[in-house]
Amino acid sequence: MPDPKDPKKTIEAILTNAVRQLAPGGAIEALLERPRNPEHGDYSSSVALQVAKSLGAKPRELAERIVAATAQEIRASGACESLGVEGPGFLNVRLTRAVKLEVIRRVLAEGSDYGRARAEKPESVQVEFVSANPTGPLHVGHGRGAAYGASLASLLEFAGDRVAREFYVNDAGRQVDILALSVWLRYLQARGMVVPFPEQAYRGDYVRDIAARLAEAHAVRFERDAIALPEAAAGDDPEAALDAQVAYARSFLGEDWRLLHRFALDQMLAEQREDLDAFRVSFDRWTSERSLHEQGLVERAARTLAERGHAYEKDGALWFRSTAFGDEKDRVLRRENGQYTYFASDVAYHLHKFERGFDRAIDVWGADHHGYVARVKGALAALGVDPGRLTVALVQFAVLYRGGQKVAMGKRSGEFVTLRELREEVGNDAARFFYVLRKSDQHLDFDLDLARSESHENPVYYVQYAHARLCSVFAQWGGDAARLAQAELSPLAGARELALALRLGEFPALVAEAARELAPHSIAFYLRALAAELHSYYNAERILVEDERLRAARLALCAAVRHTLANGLALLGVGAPEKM
RNA sequence: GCGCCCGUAGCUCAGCGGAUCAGAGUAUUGGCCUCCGAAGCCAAGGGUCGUGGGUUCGAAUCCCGCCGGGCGCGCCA
Repeated sequence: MPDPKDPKKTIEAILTNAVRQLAPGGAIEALLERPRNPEHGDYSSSVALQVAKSLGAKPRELAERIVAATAQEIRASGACESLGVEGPGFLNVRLTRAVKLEVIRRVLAEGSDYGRARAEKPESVQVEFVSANPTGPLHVGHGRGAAYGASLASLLEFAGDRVAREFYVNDAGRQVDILALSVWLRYLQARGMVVPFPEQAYRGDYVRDIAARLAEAHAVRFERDAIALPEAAAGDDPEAALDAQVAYARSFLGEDWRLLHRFALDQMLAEQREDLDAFRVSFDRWTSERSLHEQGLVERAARTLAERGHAYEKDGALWFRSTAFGDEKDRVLRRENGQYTYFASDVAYHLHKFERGFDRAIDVWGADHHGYVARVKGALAALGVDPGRLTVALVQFAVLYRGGQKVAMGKRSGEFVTLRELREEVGNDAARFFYVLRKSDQHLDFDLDLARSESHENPVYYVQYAHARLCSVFAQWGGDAARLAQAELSPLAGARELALALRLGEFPALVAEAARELAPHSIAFYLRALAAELHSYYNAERILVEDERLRAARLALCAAVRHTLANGLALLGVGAPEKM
């Protein structure tokens, strides 16, 4: 059913209907698009050109027939001033002024809900994002996943879905052990003991910070005499040596190891959560990998795969036959030593997602994890869950530039730019906007100097400035904005005013499309276009004119623009300031 | 070597198989503040859409090859 409030959809429906009668069997839709050249109407459709071939008809003649077939219905809809055939067979639509302006009233009525879809049967969607290892501060790569995931979740919610935001905590593996070891060693060093610090351990300053807090909270509890940490000899595998050191610490500290481990993990998670809160990124749930093990979900998932005949034992390990589901090779679920792999808990986690009742799940992963998509989807299929219900959105890396130079990033070296540093350097608004200004599957060059600059070079200000400008006009006017909803709109006749109104009307459909495509970047592009038309209008015309009717009409238009800018910015987690 | 992503203006990037699809921002150049915010506006120059084929009436867009870049190919997480 076309939305009666949306003239574009109404006309699309009428045209589509006509095309289907003229060309039965074709599943073609008559879509309207905005021509760049305004002489070609408010909307244009190339449907006649697309369908002409299959009918063996000439595009122009077919277009004429479509116009003739729909003339009565189009007239009855009252939306069109004209519908004509131009060029090689384009259907060019010109809307009536009243229809274009009607959207202003709608925006004023709906306010902060303008653009929000009211789905009749909302889907429940889980969006899992960030899910960084709790072994270090969030860096700028996580920042992109955070900004993208948060905007995506907001967008889906706005588009009518029920959305659950989730962070998966990888707290079960070796990496957290290494963190705990690192913290302990720094703690001992801070207390004046001479202990070697392994090259492969976590070397960042944050480890010293956690060690200091450990000392504050537990004083000398973790001090020991006669520590004989096994040192790596030359030629040894450094990773194996690290494991030996973890094993030593674990047995040497006994019960205190668990306390230390817990402490380091909690500190790290708290820090990540603080960073995310400050970045206006929040989660409904933090799911612990460890808890999946403790609830027996990992063991159960592996067993279920085996029972369904999709897993087998080989070389003492349990393998998932993922090659039967399109993967390149089979994958180990349970190692020779009896430990489950990360992949096994991932299978359990994804199965659990759907058992919890979500219709769909969206995973936001770093692009370096693309190799995991096939095996996780394969496991879902093997477990009887339609893998189409899982969408993996891969987010490419962000590369930072400062002074035209690439900023080096290293993992355990501690040489990375943290999300916190980025926020402090460029601010939340610029960071959030920059991150979603690119398609997520596109590499992102993040120019720190540009994001930090408080000048016109910085794209975030362009949109915010439009909002602040309008706020300033309303402050000077000083009238009752609520009464603008009743304003007579007919004085609005300028080309820029009608273009703005048309642009406003696109917002709901844009939200729907951006949600369907998982593409918050198109919201950012829309906002830029809307802001551009507003700035152009503002420079060409005065809003607060003497003529009361004209002034009220222009203020109504401006109020509608302001609402739409604010709604779009909110989706991106960017502030809509009243002053700058 | 195999798999995935990418190659569009000097730079950063949008772009549904349609001619009305060669675009935006930025940078460069020239204009616009006795008037609601110049973080703004108006205008100009700037591209063989990596490359070679194919499909099509029509390709930046779809298919194949090649060149160039990124990422991944563990009983790590």
